[in-house]
Amino acid sequence: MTDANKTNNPAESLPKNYEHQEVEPRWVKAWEELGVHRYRPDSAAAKAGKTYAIDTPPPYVSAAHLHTGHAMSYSQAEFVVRFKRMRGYEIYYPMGFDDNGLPTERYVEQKYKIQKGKITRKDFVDLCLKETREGAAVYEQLWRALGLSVDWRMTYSTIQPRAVHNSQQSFLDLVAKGRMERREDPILWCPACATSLAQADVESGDEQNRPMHAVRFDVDPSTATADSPQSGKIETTRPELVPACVALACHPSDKRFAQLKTIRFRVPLTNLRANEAGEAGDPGDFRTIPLVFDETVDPEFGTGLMMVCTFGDPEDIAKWRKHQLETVLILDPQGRIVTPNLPTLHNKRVHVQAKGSQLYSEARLAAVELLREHAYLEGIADNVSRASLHERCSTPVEIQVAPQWFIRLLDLKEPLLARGRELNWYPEFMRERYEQWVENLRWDWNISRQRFYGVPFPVWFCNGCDEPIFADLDQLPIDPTMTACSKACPKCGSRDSRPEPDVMDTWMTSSLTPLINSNWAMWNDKDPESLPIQDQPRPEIYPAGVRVQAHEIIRTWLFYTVAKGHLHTESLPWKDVMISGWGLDRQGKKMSKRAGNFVDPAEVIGKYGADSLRYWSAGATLGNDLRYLEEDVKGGRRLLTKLWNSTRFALMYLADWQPGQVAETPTAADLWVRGKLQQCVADATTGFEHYEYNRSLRASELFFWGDWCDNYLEIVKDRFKDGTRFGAGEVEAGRQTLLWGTWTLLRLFAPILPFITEELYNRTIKGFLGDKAPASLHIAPWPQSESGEIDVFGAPATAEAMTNGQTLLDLIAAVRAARTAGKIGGGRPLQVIHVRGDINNLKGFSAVQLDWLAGSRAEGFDQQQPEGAEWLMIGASGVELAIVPAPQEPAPQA
RNA sequence: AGGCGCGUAGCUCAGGGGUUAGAGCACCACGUUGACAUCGUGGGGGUCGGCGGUUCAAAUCCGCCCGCGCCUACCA
Repeated sequence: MTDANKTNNPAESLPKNYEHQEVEPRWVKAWEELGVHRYRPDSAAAKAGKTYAIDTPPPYVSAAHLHTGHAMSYSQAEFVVRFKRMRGYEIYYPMGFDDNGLPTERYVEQKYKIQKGKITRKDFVDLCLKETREGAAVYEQLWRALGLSVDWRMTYSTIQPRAVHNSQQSFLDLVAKGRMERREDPILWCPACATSLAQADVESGDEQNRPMHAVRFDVDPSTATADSPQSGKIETTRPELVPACVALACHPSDKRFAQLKTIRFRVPLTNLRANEAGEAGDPGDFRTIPLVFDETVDPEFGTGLMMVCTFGDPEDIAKWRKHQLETVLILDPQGRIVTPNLPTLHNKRVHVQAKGSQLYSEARLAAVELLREHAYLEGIADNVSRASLHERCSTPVEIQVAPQWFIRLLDLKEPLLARGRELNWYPEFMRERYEQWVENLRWDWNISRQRFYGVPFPVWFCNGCDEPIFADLDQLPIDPTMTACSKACPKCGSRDSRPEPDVMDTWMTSSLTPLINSNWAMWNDKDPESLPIQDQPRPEIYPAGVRVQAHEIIRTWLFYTVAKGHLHTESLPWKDVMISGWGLDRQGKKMSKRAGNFVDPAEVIGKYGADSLRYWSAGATLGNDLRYLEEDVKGGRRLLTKLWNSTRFALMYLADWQPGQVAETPTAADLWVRGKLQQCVADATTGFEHYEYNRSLRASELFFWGDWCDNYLEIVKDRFKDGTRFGAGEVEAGRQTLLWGTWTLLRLFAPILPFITEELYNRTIKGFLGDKAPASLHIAPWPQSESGEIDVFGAPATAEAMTNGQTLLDLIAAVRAARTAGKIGGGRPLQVIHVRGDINNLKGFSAVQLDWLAGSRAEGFDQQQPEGAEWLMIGASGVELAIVPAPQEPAPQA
């Protein structure tokens, strides 16, 4: 407390101003020391089966992109955690960091401007680890400053040995269950990252002009019939793939082609020979391809003929499979065209943009040039469509053929949809996104990545027969590139083997977070003996109580986690899922580092306090995005100030007082505000119970500002003045109302505003609670139990008390309006209030009289109707009033 | 193209069959009051995107349309 804050006010234990810069860091430290956020598996609550585990996203460690949107979603999750803790649950709230796989690699590549292949695996991994540690530290600092009530003894990171162990264990379990397959298949491939991908790693790009090229395919004369055309025309956006063409396709009922079942087409350019400088070879050198009939071809599109190549898109794969076409691969892993016979096309990259703004690859330019030169090109037309992009680097996705590990999922759509229906979604409508994703699955989950920073597969391959040789469980975690295989090939007995060089998809680990939590997060690295390591999921922690995450990763994190839960444990991984939205900028665009429209949460916390930032976060409705507006954060600070001042006010009249020395006789105002508060508690509780923190906060705010501060405090003031017309029992009732009302309000706001409420609790209420006072507000009991009882102010208010209260508010509002009309300030006492009309229309008038006069600063009222009085209606009662101010004290004259 | 969400005061958003549709910010006027000027009191401001339907009653439910956002699919 500074001298400037000292005051002669009776409430001297509270400084005049609230200083979040001083208070918040102090409580961060104190909570740690008090162990308020610690998980205690042996607590009474835990033993009673009331454990609440929460699974929040392990953020990527590329911490430089932290913005208020991140702070928002983690705050929203934590509101519920604090509520549940006060509700008496044993909270299991660990924090993880995702420092694994491609996202980290991309981050490191960009930061250090390096590429795969130009740095040793070890150096690269070391850089990743370094960034990982630094990133985690930045996150932890922010999360602590934000007041997240994480048990910081329980952290995991996805590259730590135990997470690697877990991922490899997951792999082996799926091998044992027959879910894991090794297949050489066409797969989604990112040529920039030079790795295969899963369907979930692909997103669709913006609409762009991707010109349509008309290309002529000549009919091979030896297959032509008398009435067949001499050529067919196809249209394609991928002319560079013409040399990889393996068939033309048409609809089976298309009359134009129905008679041409035996016809073959010459693939353009395939007769050219490099050693003759691109000159044409013998016509017999053309590669020829069949015409196939396929229902998926739209006869109305273009010429009704469609080119099938290996491979341009998933449609090609489908037709290639169905019609058992040959395979012609002309794309290498880096996305370069491999066509030695076409030197001007050979080695050209498919996805290097030509100069200028349009996406137009150098390979495409070269191919168009060749087709034009050899007169196959019959036109180019504008065409708008979207490309499928790798979501980590925005490079258009290609298709490669390579052996990969797949988790077979396509046959599980039904059970996975059933899991989605079993899960409680908050909000409910988000379930639809999950359903759609599962219904639209087209690929099994490819978990192989041709990268080097990730979880290794616990697998070697026999050099004799290529059979995979799996590590044993007790060898995990293991890196086969570092440890030689100790076993002979189970198929051929050979002892000669090579390691699997690929690493796992990062989601292979992230999808296990509920299992990591239940198994290994308790394992304290610094003191492995401190808590038991358990092999099996603990039922109180798995399935967890809730998963909290944003909507855009329903198809990835949520889907994969549900799938893993289904496969490993035949259960859901959690009971509930709460979906949060995005933090948007003022214009409504998603905040991101790339867009440069982000606000640094640390700055906001420094300026306005974590509570104010949390207040803003609580403004979102469930599942909806929220714009970041500094005005709203200021609104939070405004609430803090009001809370501080109103509590200070209450304390003023509670100093040196112990409740219960005098029997209380509550006035109409007491009864009314107590009833209002009970209703507010019920509303705030219902909100939190449905994860609707926003409803809860608004209910509390509405009561606090509108009923408590604006009305009750104004009415009760008078009781503590010298010469008050209220008796000792009424004064006692006022004090009781102030005490228990403040106590309740602090608890209602505690989950959203943990710092200021904790500070106020400790400086005020705690002293009144005696020996049983909780050490922290955040382990104090929530004012309404799960069975519905509200533990404040006894029995619910009567209907009469609430009706009387409304009359009281109407009367006071009318006086206030009269003051404004007469330009009479609220501080100036009134000599008398005249009332005219049938006073019986004011229900409970006699009961509220004293509170009314007290709240109006009036000496009394009468029913005279003097000339010239200005009458104002009281509510809708038909009764009117007029005010007469006390004489002005003459202003001191100079 | 399909699905989901949204469209309410100048701005940002609640509300989601039942009095006269709300809040915060902004705006106007008044007022410095023994908690609070980081404030209080009072006030102005809305055809609830459009059209049609159901109903005693529609911002709310249904249908169609328009605009925006997102998710998914896609014209080869």
